[in-house]
Amino acid sequence: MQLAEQSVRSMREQIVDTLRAEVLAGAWTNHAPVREQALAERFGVSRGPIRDALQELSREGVLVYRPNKGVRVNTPPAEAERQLLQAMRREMESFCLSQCIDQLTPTDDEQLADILAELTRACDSGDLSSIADCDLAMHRYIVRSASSELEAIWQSIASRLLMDYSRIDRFDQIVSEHEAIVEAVKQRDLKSAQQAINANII
Amino acid sequence: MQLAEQSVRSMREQIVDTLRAEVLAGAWTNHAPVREQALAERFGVSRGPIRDALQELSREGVLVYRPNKGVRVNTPPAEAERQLLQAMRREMESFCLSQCIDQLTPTDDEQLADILAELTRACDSGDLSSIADCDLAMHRYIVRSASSELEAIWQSIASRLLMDYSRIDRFDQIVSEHEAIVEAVKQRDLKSAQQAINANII
DNA sequence: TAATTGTGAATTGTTAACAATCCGTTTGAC
DNA sequence: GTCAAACGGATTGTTAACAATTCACAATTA
Repeated sequence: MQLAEQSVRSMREQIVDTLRAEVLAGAWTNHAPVREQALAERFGVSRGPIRDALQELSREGVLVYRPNKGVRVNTPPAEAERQLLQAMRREMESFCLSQCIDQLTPTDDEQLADILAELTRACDSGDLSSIADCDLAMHRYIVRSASSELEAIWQSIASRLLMDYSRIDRFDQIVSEHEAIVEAVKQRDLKSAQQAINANII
Repeated sequence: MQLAEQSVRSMREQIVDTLRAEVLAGAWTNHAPVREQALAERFGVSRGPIRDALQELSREGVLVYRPNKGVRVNTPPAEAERQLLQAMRREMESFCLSQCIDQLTPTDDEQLADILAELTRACDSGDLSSIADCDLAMHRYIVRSASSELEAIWQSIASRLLMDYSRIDRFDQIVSEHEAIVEAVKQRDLKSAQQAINANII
C-alpha cells in the first residue's frame, strides 16, 4: 500500500506551488531579479531543481525568463489580453464543470469542503499566499476532475489573470463566492455552479 | 550591431522546436519511452539541456512526464476537449489578428512570405517534420506580433490540437490555406484573414 | 507451474565544480 | 571632463559524476 499518485509530488512541484502562491500574493516585486542560489539555500536543494521550477513558472507566465539574465516577476497582462484570457478561463471552467459534475462523488465534495475550509482560515488570518494557493486549488480541482490534460493550459491562464490580484483584500467576498461554488457543485446543479464560477472569475 | 533578439535562441529552444516538429509529424511512437542519454548524444550536449527541453514539451502537452519514469509521447485529446481547444485557438488567433494587423509592416509581409515559401518547399519534398514546424511558425508569427505574452498559451493549445495531425498528407490544401492567410494579411483585410485562419484551424 | 523475491543493469534525479556571460566599476586616452 | 575599453565579482549555463529509483529477468519457494 502506498500513497495516492497525486500526493507523491516531486520536489519541483512543491517549489513551483510555493513560489507561485508567493508571487501571486504580491510578496515579490518585479524590480529585483530572482537569484537561483538564494532560493536553492532556502529550499535546501541545489540550483538544478530550482532552475526547473523557475523555468516552469516562466512558461506559466508568472515569471519572465531572459537568457543569461535569469528571471523576474512578470507584469500583469494588458487590458485587451486580460479580457481575452478571462473569456477563455470562463469557457474552460464551464466546460470542465459540465464534463465532471455528474461524475463527482461525496469524496470530491469533502475535498472541496476541505479546500474551502482552508481558504476560510487563510482569509481569517490574512495569509495572502495561502489565499492565492487555496483559490487556485479549488478551481484546479474541478479542472483536473474533468481533464488532467487541460490543467496546464488552465493554470497558465489563471496565473496570468491573478497577476494583478488586487481583489485579494476583499476576504469576505472571496469566501462567499467560493462557498457558492462548493454548494452548487454539491447539489450537482450545473447551471448554478457555472454561474458561481463566472461570478468568481473577474 | 548584433542579431535580433529572437534569432539568439537558446540551446533549449532549438532542441524544443526540433523535437516538437518531429513528434507532431508522427516520427515518434508513444509506446517507447524517450531516453535522455540518447537525445543528449544526438544533439551533442549533456543531459541537462535535454531535460529542460523535455520538461518544456511536457508542459506543452506534446510529451507526458511521470516522475522517475521519464517522458512519453502524449495521446491526442478526446473529442470534447478537442472541440474546446479548437474554439479557444480560433478565439486567440482572431484576437491576435485584430490586435496586430494594422501595425504590421512590409517587413512582416516578407517574413510571412518566407515562411510560406519554406512551407511550400517542405510540402513539395514531403518533409513532414518541416511542414509541422512551418505551419506552427506562421501562426506563431501572428500571435507573437500581437502579444508575446500569449505565445506560450497559444503554443500549448496548438500543439495539443496537432497531436493528431492526420491532415498532414493533404499537402496542396495546406499550402493553399496558408497562401490565403498570407494574402489576406498582406491586404490588411482583417475579416478575410480571420476567415482564412478559421478555415485552416480544423 | 505460478507466484514471489532477489539481483543487477539501465534510467532518472541531484549535486558540485567548471565555463560562459553579464554588469558595475575602474582605468586610461583624448 | 567625457567617453570607451578593460578588469573583476556575481550570476547563469553546462557538464560529469554520484545517488536514488525503476524495470526486466533469474532464482527460489510453495
